[in-house]
Amino acid sequence: VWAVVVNSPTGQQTDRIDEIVEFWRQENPDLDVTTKTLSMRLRTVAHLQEQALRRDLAVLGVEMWEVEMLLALRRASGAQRTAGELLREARITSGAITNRLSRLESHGWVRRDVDPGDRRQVLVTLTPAGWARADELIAAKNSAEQRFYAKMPRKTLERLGHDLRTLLATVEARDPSAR
Amino acid sequence: VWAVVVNSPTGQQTDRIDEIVEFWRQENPDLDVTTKTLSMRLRTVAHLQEQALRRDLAVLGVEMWEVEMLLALRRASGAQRTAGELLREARITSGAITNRLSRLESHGWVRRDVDPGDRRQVLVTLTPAGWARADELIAAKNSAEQRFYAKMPRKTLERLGHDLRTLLATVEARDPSAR
DNA sequence: GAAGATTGAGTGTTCAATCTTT
DNA sequence: AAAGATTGAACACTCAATCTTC
Repeated sequence: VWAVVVNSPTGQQTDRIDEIVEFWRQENPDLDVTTKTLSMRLRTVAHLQEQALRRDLAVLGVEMWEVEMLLALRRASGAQRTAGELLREARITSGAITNRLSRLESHGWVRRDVDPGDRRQVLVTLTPAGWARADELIAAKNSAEQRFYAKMPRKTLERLGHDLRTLLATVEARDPSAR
Repeated sequence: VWAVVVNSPTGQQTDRIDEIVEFWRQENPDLDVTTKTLSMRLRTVAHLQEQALRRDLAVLGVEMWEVEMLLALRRASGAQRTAGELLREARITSGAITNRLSRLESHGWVRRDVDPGDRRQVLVTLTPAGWARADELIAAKNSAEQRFYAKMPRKTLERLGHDLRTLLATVEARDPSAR
């Protein structure tokens, strides 16, 4: 009974995820507890971050996909990129990028032009209104992120960022298509 | 020019995310680089993990939502939970849970019964076929997770899990609705 | 009235087929 | 033939309205 309360080596109390992993370990003693725990935690925390940002950005009447697109364009030189570049960075399909661009265009935030150099490609350009919208969104997103990570020790945030960078590099080295 | 190649305090090379954050820092010198970097890395790594698991599980003709549901039921005593419990654990809306259960039921993996104790509730029970399916899926998911984290130093995985647990606890303490 | 589940409308995604350009 | 973008069908989600039961 007591062991259930503090079985973490770090002295922290067990949480919901520890309990779930413990269930599967009892079913299968060979289970890699470290990997399973990390996998669940990563998914949960990412989900919570996504929800928190979405909630904070909702007051501006904006969806996450719109933020992703306008900021990707805002970073481009001349605020212009091809549709293909945008879909690869956002890791979505070509059908999805067509839909996103149509919606952004109908709001007047981007313009679509055929690339004169290669007429198969579409050049997407941020309009002045889209540029202003992007500046509004990056500011709101920055403060939403601040709120999400507030109260966390600085040191922990830095260590997390560092370890996730290592993980990212390792995964991308194994599977170049993940780039 | 040279500073772009190695500006990480850890001695690692800069990557795509470092470059993006550096762009925004130049636009706004007050930017909290630690937070922004972590936010982007967390989202990216979680996305890659999701894609990797989905790809590995696709050979069984299964979607992630199905794995999530069957494993949640498999853990329950008597392989039975109410629809409400399932939607809270999966963090989805009530409409979504109804649809998921209908699809699982049509495949013969779960059964739906009115709770005799409270006729507003629906009791969801894993069928024998659903139980077998769940056992197949947990095994496949475990090896997919192993593959995703292979090549990573054990020590780093443990530290990541520990730090993410701290983050999760902090977030949930601030916003109990995130539980 | 409140809680739990269902329904339907609206949104946004993937996938496969198609069209244009290279 | 291959590459880039578009189209439409299928899928799965959220949100708001509704129904039943407490």
